[in-house]
Amino acid sequence: MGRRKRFDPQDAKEAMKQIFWQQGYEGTSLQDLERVTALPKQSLYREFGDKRGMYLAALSAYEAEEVRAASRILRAHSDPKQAFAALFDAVLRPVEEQDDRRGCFLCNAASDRTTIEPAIDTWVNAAMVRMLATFTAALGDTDKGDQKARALLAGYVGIRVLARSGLPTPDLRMAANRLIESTR
Amino acid sequence: MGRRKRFDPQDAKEAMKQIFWQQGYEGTSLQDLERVTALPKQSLYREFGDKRGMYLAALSAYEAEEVRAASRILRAHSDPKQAFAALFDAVLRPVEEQDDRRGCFLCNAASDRTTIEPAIDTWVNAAMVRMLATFTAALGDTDKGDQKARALLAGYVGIRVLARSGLPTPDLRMAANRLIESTR
DNA sequence: GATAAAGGTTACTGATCGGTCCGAAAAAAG
DNA sequence: CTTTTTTCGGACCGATCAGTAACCTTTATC
Repeated sequence: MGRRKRFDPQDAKEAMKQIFWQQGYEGTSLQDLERVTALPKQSLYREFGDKRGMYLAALSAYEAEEVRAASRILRAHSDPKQAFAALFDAVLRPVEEQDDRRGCFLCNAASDRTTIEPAIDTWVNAAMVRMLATFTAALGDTDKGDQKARALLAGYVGIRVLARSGLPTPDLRMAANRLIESTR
Repeated sequence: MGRRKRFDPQDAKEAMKQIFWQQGYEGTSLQDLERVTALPKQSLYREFGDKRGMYLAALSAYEAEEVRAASRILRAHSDPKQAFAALFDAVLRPVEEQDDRRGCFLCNAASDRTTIEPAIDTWVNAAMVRMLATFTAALGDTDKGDQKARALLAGYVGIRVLARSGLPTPDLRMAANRLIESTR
């Protein structure tokens, strides 16, 4: 048996998530990834295969952490209006309080995907479908739940993109409030 | 006075718009731009300054054409519900009929912007604000028009991003229908 | 026809890109 | 202690990147 790894692949995934989220796939180089993970690219290549593998690892870390946290918020409320109010609040507070304009990594990836490869496109689409299922579940027996879930997902994605584009936070709040009202 | 241009800068802008819309800023190289415009990069540099100037030219062509066409659709109906129904229909038909999954170039640019430069960020944000004003005007005197305009903009942006990510068209239609209902 | 100005063509630049190769180092087994 | 296996570190690869320079060609004016 040979030499032990000196790094934790989870730590590498987390660091890669942060920079791919901020700068996108094409906007992030191997040099950037070396710097943020503090690892030589040879180690990254051995662990993740190629740059696309690194990107997919970053996306799956995002789903495991941020998306899962959002799901927990939705499930913590049985009333749909309160559930979505809590979700939008959790999403908007970092923008309002820390001017965190990164948006949603998944939403960014949805726009950022054409020239990468089909496996990534498929993955991102599947992740959006899972998010839709989460929104549908949160609406429960609500009248017209299927339509509302889709409109809420679109609104949610839109708010995240508009946050990233720099729209003022009062506008984002107004949009969120209206979407919350529409859960009825 | 010297030699006349052998090309129309508007044609160049249009060709650059198409490829930046499809592949994004970082995903498009000078070689790509030469190919689609059929011009040597020296001519592009002389006309547009640098790659960012080419990108801004492409974005402004998009606003002048696609965004302006959307505005005309909204203004062609005095009833807000009909106006937005027509807008969403115009946006969803190419997805349904030709599987056109490019989404909205402005929305893509909103996600694609962090590492380019502040002037582009500012421009994209201002374009979103102009779009918001168009949506607000289309709602006219509607009760809670300000909130509705913002929710409609978020929903619109979200639908465009979800279209690009590959969500099935029935889901997109359901979201649009729900957003149209919410204009009341 | 000469001149000045502008555009087109081609070559060139230094840097960076994603990815590979190879020897050195470290760890475990025998 | 030696051998085998695995990881680390640095060098290297061909290609591409955004951008510049210089020269040639074309055009209009005088």
